[in-house]
Amino acid sequence: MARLSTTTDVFNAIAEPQRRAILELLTEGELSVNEIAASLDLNQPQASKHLRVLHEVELVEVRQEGRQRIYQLQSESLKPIHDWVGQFEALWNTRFDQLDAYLQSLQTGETTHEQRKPADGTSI
Amino acid sequence: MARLSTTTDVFNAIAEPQRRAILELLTEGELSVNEIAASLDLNQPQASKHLRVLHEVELVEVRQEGRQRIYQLQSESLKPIHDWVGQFEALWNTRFDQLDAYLQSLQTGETTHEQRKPADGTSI
DNA sequence: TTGACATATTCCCATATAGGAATATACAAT
DNA sequence: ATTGTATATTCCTATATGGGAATATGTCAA
Repeated sequence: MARLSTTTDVFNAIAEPQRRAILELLTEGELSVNEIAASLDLNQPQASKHLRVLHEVELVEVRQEGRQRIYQLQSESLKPIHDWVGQFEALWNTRFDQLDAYLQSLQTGETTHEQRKPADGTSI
Repeated sequence: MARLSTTTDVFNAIAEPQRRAILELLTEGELSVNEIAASLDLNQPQASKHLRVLHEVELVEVRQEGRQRIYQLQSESLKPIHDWVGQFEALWNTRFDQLDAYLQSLQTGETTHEQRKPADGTSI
């Protein structure tokens, strides 16, 4: 069984770094294929192929302007990524709070032997 | 040229939905392989293989407890995803603000012909 | 020690791809 | 109509994989 197609969903589309770079570039504004290629030091077919993927998952929109095709970021399509990773955000804060409290107790000299550093699992 | 390995980075590791599901499950607490497999209706080797990938990119930690291997989420490793997608967040707010203003002007009847709905690029 | 339990790993397979090279297609200028 | 510009697409290739099936490896209990 093959990996899911790059056009399955946004997660698969952005796994490839060149495509992430294209999206970052497009935050500054819409661009033509050759402009994207030049900016990222890609060959034209490379750029075109990546843009096709991005377009299929609706991460970019494209319109024809004469001979040029102008690509535009569709940033809302990245929200599923943000939403998905958001569920882990609370965990980061929790850990940070615990560490913060621990560091403060160190400074105030209130540390007792019963208080320990946040526990780490043993890595194998 | 093949796609980047699933263990290249976190982006590639989470492209696979089963692996995302595993991470979500582990937000509730550490689990053994069989517990993960049962919870997600996976075969044991399936679970084990996915966990191996997650471990290699440091999204999970594992420790041996007798015959069991207990896997634990390492949520900080997801920060690069959060950080990466964060650069697009400002764009969402901007668009939302514009839409909000537009909707309000509709309600107050202040819309003039010079004011238009947020422009959409033409999709091909 | 042996058998049971837990899990990692190997072998196999069909599939999809990123880039290279080449080509096809579409639009613009002369 | 011809030539130039812009870009999509095709052909090719070596590679990696997710799941299935089977097996190897490690720990525990009787």
